[in-house]
Amino acid sequence: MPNVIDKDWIAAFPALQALDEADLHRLAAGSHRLGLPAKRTIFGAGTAPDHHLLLLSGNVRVQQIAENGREIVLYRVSAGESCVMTTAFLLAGLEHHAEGIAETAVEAVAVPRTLFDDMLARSAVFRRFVFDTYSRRMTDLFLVIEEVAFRRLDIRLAQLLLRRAGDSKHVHSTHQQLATEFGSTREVVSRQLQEFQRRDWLRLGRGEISLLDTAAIRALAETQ
Amino acid sequence: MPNVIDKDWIAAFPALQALDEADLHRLAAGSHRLGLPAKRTIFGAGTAPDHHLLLLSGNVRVQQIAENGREIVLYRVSAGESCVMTTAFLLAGLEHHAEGIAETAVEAVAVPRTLFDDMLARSAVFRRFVFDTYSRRMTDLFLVIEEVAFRRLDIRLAQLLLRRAGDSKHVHSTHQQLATEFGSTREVVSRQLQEFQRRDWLRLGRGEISLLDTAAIRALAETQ
DNA sequence: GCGCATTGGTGACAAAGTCACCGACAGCGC
DNA sequence: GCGCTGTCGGTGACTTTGTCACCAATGCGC
Repeated sequence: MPNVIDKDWIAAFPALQALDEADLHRLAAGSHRLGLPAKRTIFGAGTAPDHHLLLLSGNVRVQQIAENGREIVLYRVSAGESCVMTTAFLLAGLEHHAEGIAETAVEAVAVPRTLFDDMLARSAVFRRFVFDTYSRRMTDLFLVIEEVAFRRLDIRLAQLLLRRAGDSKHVHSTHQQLATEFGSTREVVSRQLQEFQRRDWLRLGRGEISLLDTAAIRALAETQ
Repeated sequence: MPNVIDKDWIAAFPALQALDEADLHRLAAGSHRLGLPAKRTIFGAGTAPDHHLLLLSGNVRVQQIAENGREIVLYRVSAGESCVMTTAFLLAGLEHHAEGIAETAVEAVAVPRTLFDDMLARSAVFRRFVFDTYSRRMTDLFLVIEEVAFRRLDIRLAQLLLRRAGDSKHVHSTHQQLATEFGSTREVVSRQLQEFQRRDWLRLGRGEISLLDTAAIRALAETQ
C-alpha cells in the first residue's frame, strides 16, 4: 500500500511546511521514523551514522572531549532541527573528537544519504532548511568560542544555573556536570558555587542546587 | 561574444574539476572575477556580501572580536577554498561578531546568490564541494575550541611561532598580533616569549623574533 | 553492620589574565 | 641635529582560573 505513508511528522518542521506535494511525498516515502533511548551515542567514538537525522522530540547533546578527559558541550540539537554533524560525517568522512549523545529519549526521522542528496537537488526549500541549520550551528560555535575565550567564569556559571533551572528554582546537576557543560573543572565550579552560597544566592545539596535569589543571579548573568 | 568565457580559474579548484561541461560553462558564465586589496573587510561590521566567494589567490582571515576588544582568529580561507561565512550571511542573514578580512591582496571569483543556489540544485559535484567546505570550517572551529579551552598557552605559542616562521627562522609580528591570533593578551605573550628567550630558544627584537633552537620549540609544540 | 563508588570540600600551588605604569624606539616635522 | 608622538615591549602587583593530592560525607548494595 504505497499510499499509506506517514507524513505527519513534517508538521514538526516549520521550515519544511513549504515543500511542494511531490517533494514532501518523496521525503516522507524514502525516510523512516526511529526511536533512540537516552544516553545512546549517535555519532563519534567510532560510531559513524549512515543517515541524516531530523529530530521530532527529545534532544541531542554534542560535546567535545580532550585527551586529558576534560569535556565541553558545543551545542544541543532539539526538536524541529536537524543534526548537521551527521551530514558532515557522512559527506566528509571526518574523524574528530566530537560526539553526539541523546540526552533524553529521542524520536527522529532518518533520511538516507542518497535521498538527502536528492532532496538537496530538487528542492530550494530543503536547501534553505539545511543551510539554515548549518549557519545556526556555526554561530553556536562562535558563541562557545567567545564564551570560553573571553567571558568570566562566574558570569557563565550564573547563566548556566538560570538556563538549567528554567521556570523552577532547582537544578539537578552535580558540580562535575556543570563543569563539563562549559569546559571547566569541578573544583573551580565548587568554589564558585560556595561563593554564591556565601552570598545567600543559593543553597547547595548533594546533586541539587536550590536558587534563593534569582534576581541577584540574573544581575550577575547579565553583566558584560 | 558569449563564447569568450574565462574558465581557466576552475583549475584552481580541484574539487570542481569533475563538473560536467554544461555546469562548468554555467558557473563560469554567471560569475565574475574580482580583486580585493589587502586589509579590505569582506564581511562583518555592517558589510554584508551579496556574492559567494571562491578564492583564487591570497587569503582571508576570519576573526571574532569581543566587546572588551579582545580578538581571536577563527580560521583562514586560502586559495582553492570558498568562504562559507558569506553563504551563511547570505542565507541566514545573521548578525554576529565575526568578520572576514583580506590578509593579502586577494583574487576571487564572485558567484551570485541565485547562481549559487542554481548550481546546488544542478550539480552533485558542486554540492559536495560546498558541504566539504562547510565541514572543514566546522572542524576548524572545533579545533579552536579545544585549543582555547584545554591547551596550554606555551604549547600553543610554540606552535604558532613555527607556523608563522614557515621555512625561515624569522617571525615578523608584534606581541600584540601573536596574542590576537589565539585569543590571549600582549602581556602574557610577552612574558612567555621572554621565558623562551631565557632558554635561548629565540631572540626578541622590535616587531621581529628570530628562532634559534627550532628543535626545542618543536619539541614543546608537540607535547600533548 | 561493612565495603564501595559518587559527590563535594580543601590547601597549596601553577598558569593565565588584568591593571597601571614605564621606558625604548622609530618616524616625522622643524 | 632637536623634540614630539605613537607604537612596541617590559614590569610589578594582583585576581582569576586550573591542577594536584587528599579527605570527608553521603548513599547504596550486600
